[in-house]
Amino acid sequence: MNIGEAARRAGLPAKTIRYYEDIGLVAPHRDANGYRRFGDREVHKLAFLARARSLGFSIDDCRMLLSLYEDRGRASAEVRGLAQRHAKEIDARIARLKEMRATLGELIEACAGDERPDCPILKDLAGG
Amino acid sequence: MNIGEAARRAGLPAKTIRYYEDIGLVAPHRDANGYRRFGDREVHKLAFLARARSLGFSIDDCRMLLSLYEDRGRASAEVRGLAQRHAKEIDARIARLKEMRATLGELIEACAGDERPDCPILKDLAGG
DNA sequence: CCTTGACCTTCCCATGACTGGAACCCTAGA
DNA sequence: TCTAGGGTTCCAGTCATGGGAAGGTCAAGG
Repeated sequence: MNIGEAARRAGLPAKTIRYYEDIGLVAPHRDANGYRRFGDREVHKLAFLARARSLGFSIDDCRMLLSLYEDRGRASAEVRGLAQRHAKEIDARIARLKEMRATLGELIEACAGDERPDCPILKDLAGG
Repeated sequence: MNIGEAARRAGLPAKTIRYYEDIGLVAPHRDANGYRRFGDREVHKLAFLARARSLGFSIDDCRMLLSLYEDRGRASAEVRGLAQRHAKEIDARIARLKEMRATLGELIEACAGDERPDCPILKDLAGG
């Protein structure tokens, strides 16, 4: 199948698939006319990537995951370790965002939000 | 004062300050030797930006916030609206990350993480 | 006077993971 | 034959910096 169909099946934009080929994540064959030709194997790989990306794994993580996936003898501990490191990062990002959110919430609460110019939000930004 | 001192006081890298000048957020004067000269006003503005950025506001939001800050007659409702939109975005990002984290948590839990190759994480990525 | 070291300047390139667009080629159907 | 809807490559842009080269400036010390 061509890239459009592969994109539909894998749930990825065609542009993204071309990019993945550029950086060596997939290597579809080419037809005589130069079109990329995708088989089920490639589409499966692309769907794998789409899923991993949707879980927030970086492209580098995805590369690792793919190679682990294709290594029939790997230890599940390696995969689990990778996932755990990633989970930790996500926890950190959530924590950071929650901090921001809490501060923002307080400021929003403190601000009347009417036509008057007095604004605790700007006061805070300006250094209290 | 020169850019280094301004950077120290505002809590921003000098590079970032130069960038902020490039995109028109600040406009320090120049000494005869070409060095940027910052007064307390500029440093105050930079600290304002640093604080707003640390709360996750985009550069465009910061531009808006600065202009609201410098408009003595603005309605606090405008600032509050901006902050609320931003808070909503953060909420969305947190929600998205929490979803990822939950799925990751389940997968990590399900994976033995030993020397055997059987791995629920890879199974999930491969489409269940 | 010279050197050293810490500043400062501009300029260009790189990041991550795409996305948009231009300019062009290929193919099937009316 | 024309058109529509694929496909191709290549270049540039996103966001908010960070890194580093090549060079100018300045104060202190020998």
